[in-house]
Amino acid sequence: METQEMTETVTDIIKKAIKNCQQNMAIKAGELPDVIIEKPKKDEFGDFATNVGMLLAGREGKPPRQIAELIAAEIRLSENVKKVEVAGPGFINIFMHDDYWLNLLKEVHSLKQRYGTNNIGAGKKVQVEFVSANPTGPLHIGHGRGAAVGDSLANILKAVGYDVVKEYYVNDAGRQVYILGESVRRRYNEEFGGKNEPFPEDFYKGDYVKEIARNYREKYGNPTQAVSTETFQEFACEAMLEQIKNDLKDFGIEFDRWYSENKELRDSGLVMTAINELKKKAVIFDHDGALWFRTTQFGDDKDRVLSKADGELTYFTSDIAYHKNKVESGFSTIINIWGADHHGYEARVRAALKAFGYDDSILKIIFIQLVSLSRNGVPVPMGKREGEFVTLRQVIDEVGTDGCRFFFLSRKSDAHLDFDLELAKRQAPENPVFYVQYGHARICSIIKHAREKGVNIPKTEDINIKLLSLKQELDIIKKLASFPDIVKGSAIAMEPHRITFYLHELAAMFHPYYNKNRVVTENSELTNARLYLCEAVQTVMQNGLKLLAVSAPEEM
RNA sequence: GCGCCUGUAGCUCAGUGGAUAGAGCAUCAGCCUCCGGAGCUGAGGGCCAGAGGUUCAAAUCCUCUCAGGCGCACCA
Repeated sequence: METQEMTETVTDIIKKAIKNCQQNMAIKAGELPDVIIEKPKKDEFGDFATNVGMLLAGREGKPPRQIAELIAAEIRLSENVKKVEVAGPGFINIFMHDDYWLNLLKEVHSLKQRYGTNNIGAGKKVQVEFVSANPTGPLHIGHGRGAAVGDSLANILKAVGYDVVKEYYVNDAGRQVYILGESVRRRYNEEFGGKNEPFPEDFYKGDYVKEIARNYREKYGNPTQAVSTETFQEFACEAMLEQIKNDLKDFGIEFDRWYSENKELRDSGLVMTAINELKKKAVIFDHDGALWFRTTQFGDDKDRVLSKADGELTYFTSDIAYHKNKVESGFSTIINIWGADHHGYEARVRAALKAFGYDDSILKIIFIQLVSLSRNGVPVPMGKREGEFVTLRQVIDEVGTDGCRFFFLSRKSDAHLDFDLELAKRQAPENPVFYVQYGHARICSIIKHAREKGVNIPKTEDINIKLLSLKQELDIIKKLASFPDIVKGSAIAMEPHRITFYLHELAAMFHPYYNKNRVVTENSELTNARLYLCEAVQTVMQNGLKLLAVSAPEEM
């Protein structure tokens, strides 16, 4: 059982009307145009509007309004339709009966947690890979945004019927982790060995490096022999990964799989297999002592090195094997969530997939633009070179998980995000997180109040639903009815922020309604009907917040 | 220089080719005997960066220009 999106219902009505017109010979037979339904901004333009009249005008050789009239006449005969008007240049404006809307309210109650879900995914496997920060330092605020988007997108895709795997790719091989190990080794020797080796510019300078050195000392005491870089590397990598996992856990995120570059790609031989396969395809050549992949043959703007002159493999080489492996794992779609600073990487990864003969449209890449922090409108400086970047941990500790996640999801991914720390933690209506959560808490409070007055939460069959006759009430019901479409659209466009905006809008309808109308009154029939509405709003708020993985508190 | 992203109200941003471009904040003016005032009501505020084009219809699609951000490694 799943929700029927209301636009689907209306689309069917319109299609049927056009077909009837064709049978009457009122309009010519032929392909139906793509029926586009929109929700007009103004009430006077109806609950739904369609432009098919204008689309058909061209091939009919008649004025759009005339075509629209013919179709409108058919729509008028449909069930649930109260009124149909032709307006403007040729829009057909459709008004639904109040009963139609009131019945949709029952659906919220009968489906509860499942309201808003559907099965367009049909159980197809999708992988969402996100965060994937190198285990060479703590997660920073930018990773947090990627984490929030990835996790929420996974929730949304699950809600529309996909089988979703959340994956974190761990770059635990190569030069970066070597430098981490070497950085720790030198700090260790500085502090405990009395040896001061030079500390190069590109080494990791953050305090966390010294902390890892100290932790090593605490765990293993003072070894008699000098500790190797490799040992420190392994220790540091593990420690960082532990910390990253912890940060993410406190941010409410659990991955299904942690995929190690070192163990699962390199040691297992998958990387060599991939290189050999490319060799067979004759897209590889030697130049200046290095091994190159002719990615330009597949749309990249320059060729790329796979194996450096010193014999080391590049990061890209692992990535080729990694993405090959993803495609071969049977996913219908693979989604990568990358920082916007990696966009230059897209062409070469796509080139790799094409070289193996795969259709690269299976890969979707979402780029997350940078986050800038401010405090009461004043920018917080973030120099990440100096190792003084703002960590995700700091922001979670200050603002809280809910505030962080809601803010990260309040913009589309490819727009810069201005994150105001003071605003995000303010317990006031200008903070959208609180505005929405408060709406939910308020409903809980009303229901509690009703119970205390001895009112039981009514069942569907006991409700005189027609008592919900205020315009505000009908508008709220219409808003609730649009939720399944919002979820669907958000999944298709892979845009979690649509849910965020929806929830804010819903709260912005409920608060004024509450303010103007009493729910619990002496009129028990009306009380029941309004409680029924409140509960539906509560359900949709819970479902929506759950998609964002933001809590729906009962009291605040 | 080349590529990607972004230019919408004072600020932060929504806006799947449609009708008079929206919201929050900020500003100004109002609202508490009553379910949570952590809320509500109202007002002002715009040449959708600019110029061409496609279309019956463009903030939205195409081209160019300007401004900002980010990339352009035998780094990750």
